[in-house]
Amino acid sequence: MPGYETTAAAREVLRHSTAHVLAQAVTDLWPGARYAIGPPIEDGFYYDFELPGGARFSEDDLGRIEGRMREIVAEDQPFVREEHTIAEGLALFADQPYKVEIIEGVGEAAEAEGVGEGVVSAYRNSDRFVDLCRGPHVASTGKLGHFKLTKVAAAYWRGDERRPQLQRIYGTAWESEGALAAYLHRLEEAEKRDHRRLGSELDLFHFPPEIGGGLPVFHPKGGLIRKLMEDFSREEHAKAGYEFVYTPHLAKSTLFEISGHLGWYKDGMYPPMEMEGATYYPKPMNCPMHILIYKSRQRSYRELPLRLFEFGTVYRFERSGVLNGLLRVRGFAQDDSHIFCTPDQLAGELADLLSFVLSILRAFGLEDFEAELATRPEKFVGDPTEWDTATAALREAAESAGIDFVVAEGEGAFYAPKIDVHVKDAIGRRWQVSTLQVDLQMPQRFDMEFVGSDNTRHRPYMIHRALFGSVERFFAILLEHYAGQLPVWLSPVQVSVLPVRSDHQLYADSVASALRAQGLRVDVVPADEQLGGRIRRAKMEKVPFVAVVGDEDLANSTVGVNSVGSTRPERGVALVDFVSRVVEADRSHSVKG
RNA sequence: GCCCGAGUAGCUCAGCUGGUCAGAGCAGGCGCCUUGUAAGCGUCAGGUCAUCGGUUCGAAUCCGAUCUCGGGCUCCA
Repeated sequence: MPGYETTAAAREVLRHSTAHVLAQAVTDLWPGARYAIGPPIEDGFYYDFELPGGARFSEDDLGRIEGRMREIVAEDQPFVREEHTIAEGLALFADQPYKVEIIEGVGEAAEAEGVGEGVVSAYRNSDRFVDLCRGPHVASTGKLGHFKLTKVAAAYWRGDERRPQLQRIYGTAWESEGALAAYLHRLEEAEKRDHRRLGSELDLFHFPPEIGGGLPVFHPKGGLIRKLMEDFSREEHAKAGYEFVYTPHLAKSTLFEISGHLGWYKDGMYPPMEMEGATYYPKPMNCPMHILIYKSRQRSYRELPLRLFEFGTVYRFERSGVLNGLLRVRGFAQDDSHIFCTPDQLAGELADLLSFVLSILRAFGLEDFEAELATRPEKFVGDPTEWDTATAALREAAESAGIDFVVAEGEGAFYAPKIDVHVKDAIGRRWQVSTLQVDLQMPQRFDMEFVGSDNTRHRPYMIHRALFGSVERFFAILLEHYAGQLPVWLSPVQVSVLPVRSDHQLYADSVASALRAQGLRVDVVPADEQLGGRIRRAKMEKVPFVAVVGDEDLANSTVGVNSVGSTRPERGVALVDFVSRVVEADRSHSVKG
């Protein structure tokens, strides 16, 4: 049955089976080791262990373990299924407390469902090794073999910090050597487009230790890219009827008491500062301040919807271990907007908003979206009918935007249902970017109101949304998506003009002037080093257009063009044509030259 | 925060079974070369080997602590 092995289900089976082999190898090498769970995951599997005497794995152990695994594979041990009553299962795994806990859980579930005392299954490979498991498995260990252990880590039992910390080993497993090699190659490719690596290679940003973890500085080129992103965003927001506001980075504790952040978000906030008898906090969100702008005077229904926009820098305390380049930082700018509207404007506003969000993401070259509609969780505050109204409006927006969306039942924040927009990047990874929330709490907490056409006071609805999410994070996602080769409109240097010899310098300058006159960003690199070297440097700096000018070009008003995405350089391109070509690539947000 | 791993020149790394081990390439400065599509040649300068403490006659190398970074757990933009 050719091809069968490559289905997702088949891979899960072989990964899960490989995890069993890992557990057997570890229990062979560390007699008395306890094994907890070992599920298949995307691209591989892991298994959690507790080693005797609190021993820990180190990366050097992986080779030994892998060696023992290969012996087990060579022995071609069968996976034999056994079924046991709960009592038998507890006896069989009496010295495996984690298995005991799982079996007890199965027993309780069976009881709760009234299906008797319950049955557990186990798979036996040999007299020495049997593992509690639902199955299924491959027929025998000999069917496995295309695997590699990748890393060791600590993980808490059942993901709970208060429970014992276990030793986890990650691995990857595939149906063939070719598939394994392809996967390892993919990992290398992903590493090459790591935004942290590109950030230093392209001189875009860094994280000075003197400033502190998770607090980046943007260099001139990174700053230029960021400015281009922000300028574009501002223009589009202006067209879409947003108004720009600015708010400070600090506020008294009073504000966050009213907003409720000190109640439910304190762990995510920087510690307070005392000044003149008052307590100040760096803001973790911009919404309370935007609300104060709304509340600065009485509002009429005639001025709604009111759309306030700000690149607002917020500070959130993140535990040191979770920081991750620009993807996870402690201080970042949200492209934050709060829309205040009347109840009957809500649905229309959400629909417009979502299509606006998608149009901006598309302008950045992201095409593959998936939305997640997160609905009311079990623990929630507010009026259930308002929840229903808001959720229905979000659903309508998702439907009218015509994008794929899944409903994440009960996944909403406790104060708001939301739509999260995920994008898929060039190598298929999914990133959460935009979020749209209908806030059911803040308007009440701040006692917001507007005067309606009936001349009485009403409570406005409030939509909270971030489009990039965070500018820093979006910047990183773009860098990884494009592997550093940004579209022409976002490239810090769009054209590098290279005179072949010094006596072409004047002509090169005039080419640069012609381009700059169109608002393009151009460098001229003098002929102090050989042409090949300068071309190489421009290519490594990911400049989309390299224009070489020499004797022939000087004579004919042409340039030699070496552009990104084309396989061979062109000669004798008329300067006017070249200029309009670059202008077009810039205007159309094209990646290619 | 917890577990694992790593910190040697601006960058990438070698040296790391303790004794010419402070090195290479790139980048940078200076000089030469005047170049037609991804590295021209020469030369110079650069490091308290993350920090602090310990073991030793002797530490980049072994041990401990701290800091920073990376991979996980948890959480999220």
